Amino acid sequence: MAVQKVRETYHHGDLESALLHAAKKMVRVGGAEHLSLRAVAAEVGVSPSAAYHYYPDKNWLIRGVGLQLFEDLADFQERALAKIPGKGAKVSRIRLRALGSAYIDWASKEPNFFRLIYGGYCSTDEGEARELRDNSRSWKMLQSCLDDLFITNELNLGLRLKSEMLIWSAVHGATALIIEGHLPRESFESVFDGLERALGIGKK
Amino acid sequence: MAVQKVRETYHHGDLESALLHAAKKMVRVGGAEHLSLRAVAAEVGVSPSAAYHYYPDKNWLIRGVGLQLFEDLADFQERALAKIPGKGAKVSRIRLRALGSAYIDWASKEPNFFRLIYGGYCSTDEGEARELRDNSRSWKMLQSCLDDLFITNELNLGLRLKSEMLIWSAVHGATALIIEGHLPRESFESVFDGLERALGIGKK
DNA sequence: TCCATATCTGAACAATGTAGAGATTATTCT
DNA sequence: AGAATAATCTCTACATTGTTCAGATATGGA
Repeated sequence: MAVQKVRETYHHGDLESALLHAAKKMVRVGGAEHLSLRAVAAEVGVSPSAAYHYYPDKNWLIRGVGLQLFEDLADFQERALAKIPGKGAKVSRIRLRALGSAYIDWASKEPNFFRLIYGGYCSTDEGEARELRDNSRSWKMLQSCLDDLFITNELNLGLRLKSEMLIWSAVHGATALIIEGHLPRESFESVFDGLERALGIGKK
Repeated sequence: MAVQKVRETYHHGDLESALLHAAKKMVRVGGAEHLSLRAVAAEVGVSPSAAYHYYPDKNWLIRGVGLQLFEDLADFQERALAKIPGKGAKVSRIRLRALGSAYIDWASKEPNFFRLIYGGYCSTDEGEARELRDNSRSWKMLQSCLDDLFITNELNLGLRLKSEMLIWSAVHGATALIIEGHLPRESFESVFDGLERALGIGKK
């Protein structure tokens, strides 16, 4: 497949992150299921065995990519939020939708990334996924956005508690179904409209 | 891995469906990503090459399993609906929730099946997934259930149009997130409660 | 019965993940 | 500085995988 790259120094110097970077690039193009450890090593210009000094497994390498992708998604959402001016009461609804739009935009741009982090490749451990979510900036941004809506009385307490999971489920589900072609891309807006109605924060 | 099964007749007789059945069993246990064509052939008691008379590819075999799984899911939902007595006006809401519960119950019982049909393994073609959905009995059951709610005036026209996609997205998203461990199983009921509120069909 | 066709086997090939022994370089200690 | 030690990487090897193709074997129709 990939041609072995030549290297002047015997020691690579930053092999661990180079492998991660190359693996990420190849996942983006071909999907995690077609990732080849040997191809990654060749891309970096290193023998296949060298990878085993940093990743005990091919799966650990994939997991490493996945962890980085969670951060990428959060970065993307943060940048989307940053573009929204103002911080008043009515802005929270806009910010909420921006979070959702960023979610599906990120996933649509790189479907293989989305499939990797949410397709059961990462974190086969039981509580690890939960922990991953609780500590994720994406999750915290959603919570903080809903807190704002609650504080400004746009969201009542009963709904506030359930809202996180409903929003995340609907946004995630729509994204997954759209990416796999079961729903048209335009349907995302309909789904989000319905969501706002559920929370009673739709345009009056 | 699997030991080659002995066979008395040279011709298997029903190799195509035997391969499909064996592949399905192995996907259930180990997931589609670890399915081995050779192991499937050995399980059936046939040489690896024999499979290529019925499936041009390993992926076609997986696709075949996927198509059958869509039917299995629909069967499971149908059986869930059949258990609900009566057909009056207020039953539609119960039937709707039964459809959703059956969805996640089926997926929770066999996560690898769910990952197969919704993880991008089947139908890489563009419009094929859409067509698959439109013709699926699961989708028709959902539509018919919502039509009933609309006819009995429990669901207004504006919401009726968007409801399918919102419900499917939320149910599918919650299921996917629960299966991968990002949400606890109990959260499904919260999600569905929020959904009913969105559609205005919650318990008054 | 004999031939055409469908069905399956066997051997082979390239690619993969992974293990282990050894080579090469970097680092630390005296 | 020089030597011992540790870190890093290569080479070779092996079992397993998907896939191909020439040939063996059975089935059904003339």
